[in-house]
Amino acid sequence: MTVEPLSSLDRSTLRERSLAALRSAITSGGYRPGDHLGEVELASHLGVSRGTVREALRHLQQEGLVTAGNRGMLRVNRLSATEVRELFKVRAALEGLAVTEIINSPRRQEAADTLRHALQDLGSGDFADRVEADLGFHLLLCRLAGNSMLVEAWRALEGRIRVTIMNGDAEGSPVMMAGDRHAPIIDAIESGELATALSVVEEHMAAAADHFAAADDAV
Amino acid sequence: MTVEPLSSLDRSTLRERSLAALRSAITSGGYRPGDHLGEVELASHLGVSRGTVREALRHLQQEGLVTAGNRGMLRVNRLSATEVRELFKVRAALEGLAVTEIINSPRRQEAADTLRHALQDLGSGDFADRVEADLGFHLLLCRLAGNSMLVEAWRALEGRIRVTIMNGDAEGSPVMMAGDRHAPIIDAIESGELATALSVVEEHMAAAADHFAAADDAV
DNA sequence: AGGGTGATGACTGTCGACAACCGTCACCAT
DNA sequence: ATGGTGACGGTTGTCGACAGTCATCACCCT
Repeated sequence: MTVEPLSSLDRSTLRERSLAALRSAITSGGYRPGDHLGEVELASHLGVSRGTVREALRHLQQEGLVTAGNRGMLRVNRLSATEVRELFKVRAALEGLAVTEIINSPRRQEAADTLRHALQDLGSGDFADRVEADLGFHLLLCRLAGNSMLVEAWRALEGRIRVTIMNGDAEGSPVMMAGDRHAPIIDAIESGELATALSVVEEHMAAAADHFAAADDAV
Repeated sequence: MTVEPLSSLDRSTLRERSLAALRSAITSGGYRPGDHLGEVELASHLGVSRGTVREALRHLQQEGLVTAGNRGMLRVNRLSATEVRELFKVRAALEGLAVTEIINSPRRQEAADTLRHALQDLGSGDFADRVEADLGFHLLLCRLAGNSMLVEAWRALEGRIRVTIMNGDAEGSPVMMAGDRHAPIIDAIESGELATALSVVEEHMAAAADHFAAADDAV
């Protein structure tokens, strides 16, 4: 009963709304890693047909939030400590490209301002809000690079990033996402020092990897 | 009539086989960019239900091979010249990470040997075979890095890479995929010179980007 | 008691049908 | 001739039902 019926009045399709509802339910911890996601149960909870939730589940599977268990049954995915470290290494590579592109762009200063503005959302709200702000910041970083394929690649990992962060402990994570951690990235972009910016991003990701990989092992 | 009925005797699900058939039909040029992919027509050609091809199409949409047109109708995607350049920049970042990981690994020599062995497939067969060998080489590069998330990220772009290459001219592309182009990557890995390896990969991708972006504009 | 075995239940895989939507086009009134 | 309008065809969105499959478990035979 952790997924709520669709009741919004928007004009998007039931499939899209079911997808969003399921994704939200999983990343917000409504379902724990390893939980079995039955099509019939979800369908009845969401108030839609099985085929509709089926498509949504397949989408989530491609996003990496859900993984196939025995006999095609789907379970909520959980990344191992190793995978978490791998994930953040890839993020470092992608976001390293992002800062490279931004620094080499003539709109560098404008981008830095936009990022600094986005930093303000990082300090307020509850845990989920901060996670949202953190992911929003990094996604914005990719967007400002002006490389649509980079955004696509980042989004392909977004689901996995989300579950990893949300599964982390809610006590230690805030410090992980504090503005202090992100400000150096902006500073480096602003000053145009590419090498510094790259190492800052690298370090940011390495620290996050250690943090979440440790939390992952504990469970 | 460019997609053929499923007649294989394997035990995979109809959805998986339809997915493979559609992907193959698109990447092999059976459908041209912009072509409308009607669910009913594909279903009848493949000999399966609409719901089944529907799931396959959604999968392909997430892969980027297919894009949504008006009223939810799906068309074969085509990347613009700009997107092609963006795509290869992301590849450079990802495969740059791959060579970094390989060089820092104790199994560096073994990886180099494996790669060199894979190079042999690059010089034979028809155009499609060579494309397959080329993509196989680069995927292998990512795999040898031992980073599963890197492989995931690369695969997320694989479809777009495929259509881009297959849409290129079959005359100029072989030289693009010649063994000479890839051997320097292996040499750099073998010698352990990280900086050299990175610049080689960067250059490899930049050359490919120019090549395919130009071909893209011509159409 | 132990091991094979058949019923059972809960899933997913797949299908065909209905409904809603939108573009198109012929047709009519002005 | 032109603008509006209504029917029509094609396409996707969504649904409910049937069939196949696998794990579980009680049960029977030895």
